[in-house]
Parts: sequence; structure tokens; C-alpha cells
Amino acid sequence: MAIRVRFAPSPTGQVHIGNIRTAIFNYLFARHYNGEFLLRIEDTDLERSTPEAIAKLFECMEYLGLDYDGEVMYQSKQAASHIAAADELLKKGYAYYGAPDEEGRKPVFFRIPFDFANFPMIRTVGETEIVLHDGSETTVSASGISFFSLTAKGKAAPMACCLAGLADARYFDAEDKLIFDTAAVFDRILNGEHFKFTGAAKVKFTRHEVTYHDLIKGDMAKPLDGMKDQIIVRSDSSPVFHLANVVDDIAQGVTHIVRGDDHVENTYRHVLLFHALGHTLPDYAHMPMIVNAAGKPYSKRDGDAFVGDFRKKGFLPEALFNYLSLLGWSPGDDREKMTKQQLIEAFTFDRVKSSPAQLDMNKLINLNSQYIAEMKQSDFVDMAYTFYHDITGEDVAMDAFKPVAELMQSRTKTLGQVDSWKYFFSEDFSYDQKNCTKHLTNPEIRTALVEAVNALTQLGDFSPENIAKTIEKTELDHGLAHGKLFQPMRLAVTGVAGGADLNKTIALIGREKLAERVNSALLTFK
RNA sequence: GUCCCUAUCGUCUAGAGGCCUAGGACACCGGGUUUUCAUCCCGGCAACCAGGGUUCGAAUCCCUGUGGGGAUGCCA
Repeated sequence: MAIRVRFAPSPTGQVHIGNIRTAIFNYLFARHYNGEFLLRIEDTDLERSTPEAIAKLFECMEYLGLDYDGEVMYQSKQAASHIAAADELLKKGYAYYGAPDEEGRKPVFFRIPFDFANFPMIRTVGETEIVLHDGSETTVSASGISFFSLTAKGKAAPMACCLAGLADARYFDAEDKLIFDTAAVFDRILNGEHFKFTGAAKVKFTRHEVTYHDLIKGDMAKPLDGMKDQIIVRSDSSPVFHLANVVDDIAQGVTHIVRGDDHVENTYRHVLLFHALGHTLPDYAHMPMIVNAAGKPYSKRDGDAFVGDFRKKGFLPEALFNYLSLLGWSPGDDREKMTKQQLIEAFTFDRVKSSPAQLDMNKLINLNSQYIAEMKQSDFVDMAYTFYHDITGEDVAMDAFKPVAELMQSRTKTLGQVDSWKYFFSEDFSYDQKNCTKHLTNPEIRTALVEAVNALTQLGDFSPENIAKTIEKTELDHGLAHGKLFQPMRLAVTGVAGGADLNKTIALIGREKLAERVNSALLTFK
């Protein structure tokens, strides 16, 4: 069977980094097996699903090179099929109308099935009993059972579950006398009768559980007595996520559902829904979440949480794609810097971890710098040029920009750092106060500096070689050790203590600015 | 509260009962190269959550506890 997966985001304006990682894993999996990678936009929340938000989503997909197959499905256009599915469930007895809202409209509930034999994913665990708080009331009806269990501290804890969870429950009082037998009145319950009683001290029943196999987490199970029936159509007739999601997955012929960890609980219901709708189940893979330094879900409060943030900061899509692939997955060997093709070849779900991963900005930056280092120089120049303009708002001639970018590429980790190249092009840059005070206040140095500048401005050929010779000569003339003028000169001209080769830097800045800057720096720092 | 998942250096991870004195990468610290910074090279620091089992032998299997996450919506 051909593999078919989908990425099904809600367009909410920004694409979350955890979300796009899910897309990446879907993509890697599909491409690894030569399957299809579909896109479905879950735009049922009309408030937030704006055309701009959708455009942003496409932009992110394109940025990261997540090319999808076939037509995009818009969930909002599938409402009719969702309702049809609800009707089918109603007809089959797997759904029922719930209590009406203030306007008398009724929602539709999906009933956790109690015809266990028809559901192969439901299995019998065995006889179980739960201790109840016998002073509290138990309610049994077709829409579920509510009761109070007895906590270790002797308190009553409210619980609720679907009818299926306690389908054969027998309730006993403190003297062990049977006070209510569900099976005996099952038909009456289904007919709408509500039964209420107090005094139950324990309930005995056959526990059943829903099972599914997760490609990442392994065999999973959840007891029915821990599940409640779920609304699938709201009283305003709009389909709920659970229904829409499953129906759309059926419509798109999805074979593997790869999504976040937070959907594990939903899955127990979804497999039931798939089967009740008469379809074979897809395989599931639930990915661990991305968390922040405190171990909490990574959110916008943690800084860069959206794909757009990373793009803006100057991370290359290849680096971000590579890094995100490595979060919760590894190829099994020591490779880390991998091309998309290598990632596709190496990707399998059995190598995905099932515990959450923390996003490490340092590692991302390091990986990004590796990608930048091996960029074609001309590509780097072009990209840096765009970034420089976008970040500083300054227009610089390409002729002037190009040599600077070429000089700086090897020491650039993110494109966002082009901001620090300002001293090459404008006077709008800041001085490192501490270092300037340290290096520019010595009288001997100041005198030598002025003289060096005089000599430099009179240089016929303002080349890095001549600049180097001139500075060295000045040092010699003033009895200064070789290199004594180096740091003062750099600070006076660029404002900072580090940077590319000083002579090349000065050559690029030019003799006019050189003189102005040294003079003004000497006035500022005395 | 209940249910589900989870637990190896600060971080991402390797590890499927003996290949583990636990490997790699990032970060950090030291050294070399660079008259500075970055790169690069060399070296170092640093972990199996705790307690019980099973076994000749456990990071690996089991149980309990603890920590973390998720779910418990007419959100998705």
C-alpha cells in the first residue's frame, strides 16, 4: 500500500516551530517511502483563519522546502461530509443527541461503543472493582455514568465515564449487597431512563480498553471506564475537530497520521470513530513535544517560537530543517549536519524518541554557521545584502557592500548579524565604552594614533598592505612595541574590539571616515 | 483527583543484558593558530532520577516511588 500522510495545521497567523517540525517529520516519512505528503488546512475557526494566515502558512512551507502533493484540502469546505458522517453514526447507533442548549438545539455525541465484539481494537482486560464513596449519588444513563470514587484520604472524588465503560457494572453497598445491576436494566437505560441511587460502596465490572499501536510509542491502551462520550457536532450544527479530522483523513485516504503527542488521548476515540464509520485504521505516530528550558511547552513567551522569527533572525532554511529533524530523532550514527536528501534516506519512526526535547538555540546557531560557511560567496553576498537592508533600513550600494560581505562571511553565524557591519557604511554605530576607555586614554597612544592617521590619509595607495606598514612604522617611530596601536586603532575606527583583519577593514572604510572617527573617538574618550 | 505518556552529561543524543572505564555534537573551560574577534586544530569538564527485584552479569528487563509532560472542552 502506498503511503500517504498529511500535515493538517490550523492557520492561526503564525506557524509554530513545533508544528512545522511535525510537518517535517511527515514530509521525511513520506519521501522516505516514496509516498505522498498532503496538506489540509483546518480553517474551521473562521475568526482566526484569515487569508493572511493561510498565505503565511504557504510561505513557511515554501521557505523550508516542504513541497506537498496534490490539491490542498480546506476543511471548511468539507462540512457537508462531516455532517453526513454524523448522520451515518446516528443511524448506526454510534451517536445520539445530547441535552439541548438554551435555544433548544441539540448537539450530537459519539457514543463509545458497547458492542465490543464488533470493535477489534477493544479488548477485555478482566474483572475490576472500584471503591466508591457510598454517601454520594451515582447516576446511570445512556449518556454516561457519574459516580464518586473514594480517595485514599476518604474523600469523594467525582468521576464520569461512558456507558460502555461500565456496561455490566454491579453496584454493592457496604454490606456487600447488590443494589444495582446495570445489565438487568440495560434496555431501559438505552430508552432514556435515568437511574440514581446512593449507598454504593463499590462497583464491579468487566474492564475493557481501546488499544492501538503507535509507531513511536509502541502499544497503547486506555480503559473505557476512563473515557467519556464526545460531542462531534455542536448544537449550532458545526462539526467538532474529532469528527472533521477523522472524516477528512478518510476522504484523503491518509494511511499514517503523524502528529504531536498532545493528540494521544484523542487517538483512542479516533480509532473507534474510524471503525464505526466503516474504515480501516491508519497507523499512528505521536511525536514528543518541543519544550523550553523549564520543560514547559515551547511557546512564544520563550522567544522565538514561530518559523517567521527564525527566518527573520537569519537562519537558513536548510539549517532550520536540519536542526528540527534532529530534535527527537537521530540517524543512529554520529551524523548531524545532513542534507535533506540524507535525512529522507535515514528517516524511520523507530528512531524517533518518545520523550520531549528542548530547543537549544546554541546548537541551531552553530549548525547555521556551518551552513553559512559553505554557502557560495555570491549567494551569501546577495542574501546578506537583503538582510542588511531589511534590518537597518539603510541603502548601501552593492559595490560597497560586496567586499564587506566577502570579508565577513567566515565570521557570520546568522544573517541577522549583518547589523554589526554598520560601521563599514554609516556613522550610526556604537562604541564599546569599556574597551575604548581602556585603550584610548593613554597620552602616548593618542599622540601616535593621531600621527598614524595623518600618515594614513596621505598614503598614495590606500591598500591593506600599505596601511599595515604605515601603522607599524608609526609604532616604531614612537618606540611602541609592535601591535600597541592595533587595538586602539580598531576601537577608534570601528567601536568594537573584535572583527575582521584591521587593515582590510580600514581600507574598506576609507581614509576620510578614518580620520573623522579617530578624531571624534579621541574627543569622546579622554 | 483520575487516566495516559515519559526519565542517559547543562542541552540534543548514541546505547535493544556482557562490546560501557557510557560514545558523538552543542555549550562551557584550557592550549595552539589569528597582532584582535570568529573560524580551525588539540585537550578538559560533565550523565545512566531513587529504591527494590530478575540475572553469573543491568543504563538496558520488571515493580514501587519521585520528577516532567499530556489529557480530562459545544478548542484544535
